[in-house]
Amino acid sequence: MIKTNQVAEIGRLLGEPARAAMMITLMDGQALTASELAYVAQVTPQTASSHLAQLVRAKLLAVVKQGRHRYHRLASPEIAQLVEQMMQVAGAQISERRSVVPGPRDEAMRRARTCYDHFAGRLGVAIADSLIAQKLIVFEGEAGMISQQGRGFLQAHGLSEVASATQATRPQCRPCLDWSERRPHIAGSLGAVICQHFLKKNFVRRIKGSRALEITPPGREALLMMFGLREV
Amino acid sequence: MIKTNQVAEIGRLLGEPARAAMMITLMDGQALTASELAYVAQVTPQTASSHLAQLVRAKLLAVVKQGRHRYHRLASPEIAQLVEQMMQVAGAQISERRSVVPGPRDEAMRRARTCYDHFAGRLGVAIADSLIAQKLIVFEGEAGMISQQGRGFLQAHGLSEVASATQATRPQCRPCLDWSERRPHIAGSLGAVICQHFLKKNFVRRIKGSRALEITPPGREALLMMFGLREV
DNA sequence: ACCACACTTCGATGAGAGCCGTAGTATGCG
DNA sequence: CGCATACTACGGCTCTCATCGAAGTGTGGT
Repeated sequence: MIKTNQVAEIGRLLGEPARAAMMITLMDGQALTASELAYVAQVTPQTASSHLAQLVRAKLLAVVKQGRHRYHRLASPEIAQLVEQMMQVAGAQISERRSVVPGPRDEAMRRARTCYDHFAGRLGVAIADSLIAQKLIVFEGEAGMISQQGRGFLQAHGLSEVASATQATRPQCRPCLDWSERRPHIAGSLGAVICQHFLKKNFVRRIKGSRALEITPPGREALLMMFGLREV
Repeated sequence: MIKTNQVAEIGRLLGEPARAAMMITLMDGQALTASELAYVAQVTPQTASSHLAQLVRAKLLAVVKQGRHRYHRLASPEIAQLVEQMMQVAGAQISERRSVVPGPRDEAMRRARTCYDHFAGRLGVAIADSLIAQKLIVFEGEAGMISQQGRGFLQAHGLSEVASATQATRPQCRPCLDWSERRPHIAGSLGAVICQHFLKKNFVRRIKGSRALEITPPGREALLMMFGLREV
């Protein structure tokens, strides 16, 4: 099987601290420039450029050129899921040798963060639970589908585009195991649309230099209205 | 975040062709000796020993000593899922540059194989579909549960142990995206029990030197009886 | 007791790759 | 046009790590 070498190549690319740092930083779904990624990886721009070239060549990253900037982002949700899975495994290893003491920054991450293009943390899990409890989505085993009531709900909140737009290309929702909560939350096109909507409406705000999210006062109200969530 | 280095370490371990070959070989859930793994990785026993020590130290592999043999197996379903995800991504990369021409051996793999401790390939997907169509399992979003009818079904086929045994430790069934079919099949304790049962009853047989499975004549009958499957 | 086998440890070697300094290309700005 | 910025290309340095031979440990068989 030729597969072996391909797998090893993926592993090799993710097996370098600088590259791993870049990939993890990009897990929030944003596109960053080479300089920014050099900074987070703590290497010079030259070194970063070399790493990024490798990651792009292997199609782990996609790049768009804009003027004199080159914005890099994860190439696909599958890549994000792979990195998430690695964090999952890596987390399991360390939690065994020392009990985790979550700092204040970790606390923000645990409460709410982005996972590529959707919500994760307690926020993501709570929204997923609510969607299921309200029977707005139903799982037919392979992948979740939006129910009849779900369509009405989305339309009522100005999110109707999800029902038609990306229907064919991606499962509308798919469970994505949460790194901190160890429970699935909702990814797929539905998760992406909810996330985009909340960011656009300023219901949540990115915390600078982190994947963590801050929930704004209007955001709290929206969460209560839409999903009946009082505390996250 | 300390996570970065942990992730890179996992990547580094999987980023070596010999180690990747070992991990992929162990994806069928079997436990193999150091010599056997040295053979599949095409390295000397000394080199294999070094690799295996690293994988065990990182808890990617578990080892049991039996006489003068040391049997190695994947340490957890999470590890298997990680490797599966890597194969998924690796497969996507190659299928873009050249259209895959499945050989006869690949065909057997696509039809039926083990994925750690459960079935994958068309067989795995078909069983999953049948379980859902018969409403023997229901997804409550986070993880699948065996329904009332499901319990009856399992008991009728001498598989009652799953209902009680591993209930707490693992989700009873969880969707596991199939590498060849690109559709979820059923993992979790339910998937494991079905797989064990079919192997024990000789409904399926391992094809030597491969993860692929051969379905025996009594196996075909059982598939028809239990899941209404004529063709796989 | 002896030998065969499975596996590990140690040490030396060599290839590969990360790293950065220097230099070069492309874009934007005044 | 000149200058600053963002990024890339090249070359050499360094260091990690995979590899295997030789030797050692533990187990099983005769």
